[in-house]
Amino acid sequence: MAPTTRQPAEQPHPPDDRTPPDGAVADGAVAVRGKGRPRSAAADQAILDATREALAELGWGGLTMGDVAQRAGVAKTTLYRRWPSKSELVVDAIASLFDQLECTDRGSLQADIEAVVARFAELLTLPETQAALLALFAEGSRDPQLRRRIRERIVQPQKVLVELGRANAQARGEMDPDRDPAVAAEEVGIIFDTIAGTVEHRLLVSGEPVTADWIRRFTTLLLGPFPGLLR
Amino acid sequence: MAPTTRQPAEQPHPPDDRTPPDGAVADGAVAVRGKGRPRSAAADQAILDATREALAELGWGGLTMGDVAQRAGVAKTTLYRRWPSKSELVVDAIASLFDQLECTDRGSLQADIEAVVARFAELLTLPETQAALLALFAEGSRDPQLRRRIRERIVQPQKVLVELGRANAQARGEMDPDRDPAVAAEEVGIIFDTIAGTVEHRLLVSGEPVTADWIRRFTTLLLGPFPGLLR
DNA sequence: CAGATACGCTACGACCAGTAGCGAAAGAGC
DNA sequence: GCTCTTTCGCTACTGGTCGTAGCGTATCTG
Repeated sequence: MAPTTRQPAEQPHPPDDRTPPDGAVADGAVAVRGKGRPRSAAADQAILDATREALAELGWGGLTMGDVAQRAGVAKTTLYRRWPSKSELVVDAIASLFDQLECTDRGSLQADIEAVVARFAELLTLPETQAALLALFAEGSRDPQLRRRIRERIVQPQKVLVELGRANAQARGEMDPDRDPAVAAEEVGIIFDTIAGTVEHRLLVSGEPVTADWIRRFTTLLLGPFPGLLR
Repeated sequence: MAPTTRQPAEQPHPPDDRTPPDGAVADGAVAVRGKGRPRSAAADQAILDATREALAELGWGGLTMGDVAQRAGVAKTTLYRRWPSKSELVVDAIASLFDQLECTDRGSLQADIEAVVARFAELLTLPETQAALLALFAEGSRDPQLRRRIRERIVQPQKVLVELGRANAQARGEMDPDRDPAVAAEEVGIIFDTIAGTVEHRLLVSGEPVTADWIRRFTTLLLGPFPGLLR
């Protein structure tokens, strides 16, 4: 806090507050209107791709900024003009993968959850996510700014999926329609942590595979009494 | 693999294959019978304590071997004579905390689970575990030896707790006694990943607290139909 | 006492994150 | 076309870390 009073006044595209990785020209997004030479959007893409590639090959610990720059055909200083640190670069590189997640309405809550779990597990078996995800979470535990970025770009989009699934189920009449919204929101939180945490733990900590059969049993556990478990 | 054929023949206490951190003299453990000057058990303890302390203060990224050595009043080289790397040292430092977990029989499966979840959550709010656990899991994803050590010293003891809880419940007649042991083992695996993963995710990723109320709701979700969730 | 081993110390090699300063390139606005 | 602004690539550098080597000394066993 208490920013030193310096107001550099010479940061056209602020070094940390990143411009969106492009693709925004036709989006109606405000596109910042810089005056000088614009940043190369191609470089952005090349850097993110190179990051994922290096991550998959070398893991979090093996990835170096110099290596990424070389793979992307770009100077190392260019990386630091766009991302404030290695961690934040990796967040962005990984986040795009999680954008592919979606919650399609398959007619029942159980089917919806099974589909999203399967897709999520698939993402977590990619070598790049496997190498990066836990390292990012760990890094974020000591860096509030990084934590915020992780939440925004990786965690929140997943949570929205659970919320969406819940809304679909409610629309289908699978759930009590008179539920107190506050309570419902809390439940979404519990279920989100349960789904994401369990799949991550099984794949990344226990190191056991997530098969269709496992998904079915886990989802059943989530939605009702585990057959034969009690009584 | 394919170890270079060198057979140093001068490793009395092998540098990686650690001697148990002591406390074993009266345990009937075989106590290795070295011939020269024995390792200082006090140093072992001092190092592990210093590691936890540094972890709590500086986090995983901030912890350095030099600093730990200084806190422990020991030369840095001594650390490396006992642990092959920073990661493995931290595993041992953290593992001792998880030894405190236990599954006391409180008369019902729900009560047992609630107790163990509460205790687990308590451990995960310690700054030292908070700083180390995810970092270790991340590190382990690229290092099989470390992964093995983590499983042995941290994950497996937790899993045993779930198994124990299940046995207690079965003894109390809360569960089907004729259950196929193979299926039962798989179920223990699912439930273990669910409990550990969910609590970790909530505390370390979502960053939300684990209250008594949350524990009750989560356990209820685990054991039966979430009240009012479906239908 | 002799042999074996652990210990502390100092120094070192290799590597990496992140920064500094420059000249050159590439757009924007006129 | 010209100027102004900003980015880009390059090279070099700082500061810090892991992990190792070599030595003399301390401590234990037989």
